[in-house]
Amino acid sequence: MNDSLSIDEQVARLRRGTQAIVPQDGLRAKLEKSAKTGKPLKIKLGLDPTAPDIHLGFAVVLRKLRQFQDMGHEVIIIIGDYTALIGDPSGRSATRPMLSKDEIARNGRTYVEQLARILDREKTIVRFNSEWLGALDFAQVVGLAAHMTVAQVLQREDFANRYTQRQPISLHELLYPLAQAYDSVAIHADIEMGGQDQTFNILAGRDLQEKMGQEPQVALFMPLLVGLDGEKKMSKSLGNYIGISESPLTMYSKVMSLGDAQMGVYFLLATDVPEPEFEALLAEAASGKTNPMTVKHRLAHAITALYHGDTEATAVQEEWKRVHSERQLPTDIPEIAIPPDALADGKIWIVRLITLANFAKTNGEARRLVEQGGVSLDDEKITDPQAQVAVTDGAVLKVGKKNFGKLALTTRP
RNA sequence: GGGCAGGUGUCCGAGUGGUUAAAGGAGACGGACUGUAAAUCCGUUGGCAACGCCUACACAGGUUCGAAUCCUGUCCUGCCCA
Repeated sequence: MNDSLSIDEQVARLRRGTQAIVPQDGLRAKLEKSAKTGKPLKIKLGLDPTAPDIHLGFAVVLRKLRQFQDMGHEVIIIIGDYTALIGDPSGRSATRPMLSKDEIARNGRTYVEQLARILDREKTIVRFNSEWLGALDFAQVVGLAAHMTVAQVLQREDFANRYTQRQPISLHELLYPLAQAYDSVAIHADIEMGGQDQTFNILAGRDLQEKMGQEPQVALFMPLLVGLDGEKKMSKSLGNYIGISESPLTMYSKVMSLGDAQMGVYFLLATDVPEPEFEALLAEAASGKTNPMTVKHRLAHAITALYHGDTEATAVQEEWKRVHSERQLPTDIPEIAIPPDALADGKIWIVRLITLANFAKTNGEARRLVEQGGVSLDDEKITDPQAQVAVTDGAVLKVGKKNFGKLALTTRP
């Protein structure tokens, strides 16, 4: 399909960062077949429309899909609206709550919007699996289920764990891998992408395709990107993620908050920086020749630039340095509107001010912040939770290290 | 259907009638430190204009001066038997 790259070059590029390809030489075989027949490959990615916020961990897979598209192949995104009725048990130690139809539809739309930030819209086909799964009658479901044994399904690590730990597993959850496998059959997938947590489901697709007389898909697994905590996988529910639609500064700051040890994987999986280049940087950092922070800045810049452009990335880099390295006030401080009726004699109770600014949810929390010395107004530390502070327009309230707010008196309610 | 074991704060997990807003841990947050972090140390971690009051241990009742702890019923989960 692609004239500019040889098969070898294509394979090399596609292999970057992959964790496993099953079977090992399958990718090359599929690429060769496509080159010979002139037919683009169908690359499948199944999505569970539960978390509409795409984060960097998920982007690892999407960026790989983009590479396929750039080589002329066709990406088929399957929104698992039907399988979402089950809730993917992957990596779960508990049954997932079922989603309503409305939620699924809404999440599905958000997904498509966000996917466009990474994928080539022209070469992306989006389908909902209710299309074929919803058309099956019970006898057909039973027929499909006959292709898989309980023992096979229970091999799955998460099921096995739950089973041995006497956690509940609902019967319908066992059908999830089967449903996902059938998706591959329905669209005649050549390659299915997924994270490591999808191993079982994707391999089940190979088996089922073969049993139903199709050429089995090649499974291409990307590693799960570790989250900001440096331990668990990046996920929305754990709150350790960087969303691809987050503001440039947030994105940049989050990357900077990574542990040094994580820089390597992030370079590999979340950027296009060539491997020899970032490896050299990391080696310099490790030897003490370069400050690791400098390398991290490079990383943060590369990631931010990917989603917000080069100029924007450079701008937030400078902003970040000003605030964190030089401890200066940020240039853009959100305003805190102070309604006139909150004031008495031009003063306001400090605790009220903090909750008004939304820096604390409850008075108790705000009190604590004050008592612990985390609060200052115009550089003057406030430690008395009873304090009534004078409000001047434009004064800067600082709570903790990260929260800044500029007071703004509102004249009209 | 029967028997047994359970359901505690954001999470894990002690507590089986009386200083129990509930040990301990994790997480989170604040401070110190620093290269932004991490690690470490110190502190905080239900609500309330707050040395007091209110609300909390699946849910609903009950016993008691007093219950997360005892009783009854309901819901939920696991294991075993059928």
